[in-house]
Amino acid sequence: MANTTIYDVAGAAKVSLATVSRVMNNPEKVNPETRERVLKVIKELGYKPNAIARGLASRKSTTIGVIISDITRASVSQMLGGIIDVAKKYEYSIKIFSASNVELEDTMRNVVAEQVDGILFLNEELNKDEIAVVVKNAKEANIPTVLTNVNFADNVLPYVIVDYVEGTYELTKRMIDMGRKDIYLFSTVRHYFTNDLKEEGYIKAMNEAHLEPRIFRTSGDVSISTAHFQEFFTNHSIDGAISVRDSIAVNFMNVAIKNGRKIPEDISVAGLQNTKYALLSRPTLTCLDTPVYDIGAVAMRLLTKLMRQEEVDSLHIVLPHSIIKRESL
Amino acid sequence: MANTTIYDVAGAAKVSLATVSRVMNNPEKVNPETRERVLKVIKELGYKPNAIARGLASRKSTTIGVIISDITRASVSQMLGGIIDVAKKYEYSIKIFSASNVELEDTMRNVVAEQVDGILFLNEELNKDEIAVVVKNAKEANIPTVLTNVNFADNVLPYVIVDYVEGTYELTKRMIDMGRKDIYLFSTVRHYFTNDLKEEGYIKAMNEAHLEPRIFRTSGDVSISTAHFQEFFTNHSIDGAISVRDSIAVNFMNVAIKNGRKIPEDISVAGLQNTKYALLSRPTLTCLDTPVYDIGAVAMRLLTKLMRQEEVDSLHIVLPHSIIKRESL
DNA sequence: CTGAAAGCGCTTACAG
DNA sequence: CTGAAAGCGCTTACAG
Repeated sequence: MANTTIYDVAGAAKVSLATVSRVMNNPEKVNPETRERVLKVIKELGYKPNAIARGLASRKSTTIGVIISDITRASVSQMLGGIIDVAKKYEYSIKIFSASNVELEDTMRNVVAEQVDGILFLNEELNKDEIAVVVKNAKEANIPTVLTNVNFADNVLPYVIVDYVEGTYELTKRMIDMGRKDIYLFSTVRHYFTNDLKEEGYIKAMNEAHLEPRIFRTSGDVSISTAHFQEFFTNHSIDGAISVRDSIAVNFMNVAIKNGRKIPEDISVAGLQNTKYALLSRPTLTCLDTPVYDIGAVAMRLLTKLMRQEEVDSLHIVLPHSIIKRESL
Repeated sequence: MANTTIYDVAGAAKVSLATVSRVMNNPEKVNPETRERVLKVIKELGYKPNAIARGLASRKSTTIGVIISDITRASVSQMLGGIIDVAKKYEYSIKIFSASNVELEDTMRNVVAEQVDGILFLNEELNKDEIAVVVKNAKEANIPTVLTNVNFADNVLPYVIVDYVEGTYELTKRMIDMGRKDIYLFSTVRHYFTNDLKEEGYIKAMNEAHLEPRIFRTSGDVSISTAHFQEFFTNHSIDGAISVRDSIAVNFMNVAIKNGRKIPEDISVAGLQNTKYALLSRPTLTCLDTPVYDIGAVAMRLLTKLMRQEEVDSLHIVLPHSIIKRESL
């Protein structure tokens, strides 16, 4: 089934293809009567311009590239939810690129070759060198890029993020103010940008209170962290636990309770994400709330402005955080 | 910064652009020496062919469209994980299209206009009429389409799925064989294709055992289902519960335990997904395991074969399911 | 307001 | 094995 092209429309409406193109892109430039006639034919034929041809001719693909690491992580898919909704509103298509650290350069060149009009960079498993690769490629290709839930210290690229340092600091301080002394931070073995910031905020609060920061690294894999926590209880005293991931906090609570501890009486527990896990645990989990959907939505909105060269208030947006009080703290 | 084009490469390597193109697409057709020379220049200039132009000329975009409803649902993002991994391996790009039921026709035409080479259809909130829209558009545009975790009774489109009817039947039967009588199925108020199949399997098992099927519809929203379950316990007797979603099963257990019930002693509970929720509940949740990542991966693999017109063993693939025994049953 | 023509950056028969 | 040329389906100055 041959798709109808602009030529078919032009022929049926007895105008040139230039006029059909104008009807679609600059309708005010064409005589109302002609316009109506063309519009009618377009409708009859069910004509939709070939996005690829349009992209080549106009050098605009109205497509953005989203660079992620692991889409199955809840925070990533939440952010994508916000991105998708806003992109739809502004009629941009979305291409997904997954990039591991080793092939970052390759992926970036690939994204450029795919002619996206803008880039949303979500991958947060980066070190300094890898960050440099992203910046270099984005600048060279001259493609507007917004870092989403990531930021680079030198502020060379626009970003949308939450103040994880301050949020974690506040939550840790709250626990300290309740009289907790042996407060642990559960973090991940693998390094993530946001987790590093959370660690920073935790350490700051602990240092201020002259308490020793204790970071315990485990895995997001439940059976691994269960084993870690099981062993943990044989030789650590603890009265407070904050976890970079809610699911790890929930798993900790389960192990603690099976070891006879009472939560929150014996141990205060809190998460730093506010996912659905926090609502489905027993007791429910007090959390730092980080508006992940909003981060995606706001980043996409900022990107549309950048792509259209509209004025923007700020290239560096920090969304507000809050603490959601539940049963565990 | 002007991107390097095929002309730049041709000029620098002192060959025609046709030869450069051949080096990239049919290297065996060009003299090894010329080939090396061109390859060297390509590398030096960091040349990557413009994917849009290539798409227009070859009428192949090496892009597939994935049509989803809500990306934030765990099963959807898991499937996308499988799709992304396989697509990467076969060098296809992925465009995401979200479609609500009302705008399905619009979305389908949009997908066609974007010139994708293949379609993966994941949206499972469909009724008969909407299904017809998908089939019609896919056929008309002549774009290979694989239904992913959905299938249509008349088998007009290829699909990859799990036998939800049989899986749920087996799980229900297991509960019945343990002597449970008042077994409820917790399903959703909104209708999903797979949930309807699960209901069917449950009803079949109950009918066979001459027990009355009882379907209780609630929401995925925790506060709503908590209220539902709270009220539920004032006037229902129950000794078994199976839930189309793990998270709903977990929430039910929490409410039940707070109401003084013991699980699994008083009430056997099981989920029909096997998500991470099942590992993080107390007690852990026995589940029907549905290999969602694999569904995505296998569907994408099937689609590559269809797009390349390779031979396929079967257009209708049913992946195996199993029951994962844990503490709740 | 409208049309003829060039051009976007590639691929692909067709000659040679 | 290689090049000249047409063409993919559009957009966009440029004339008129």
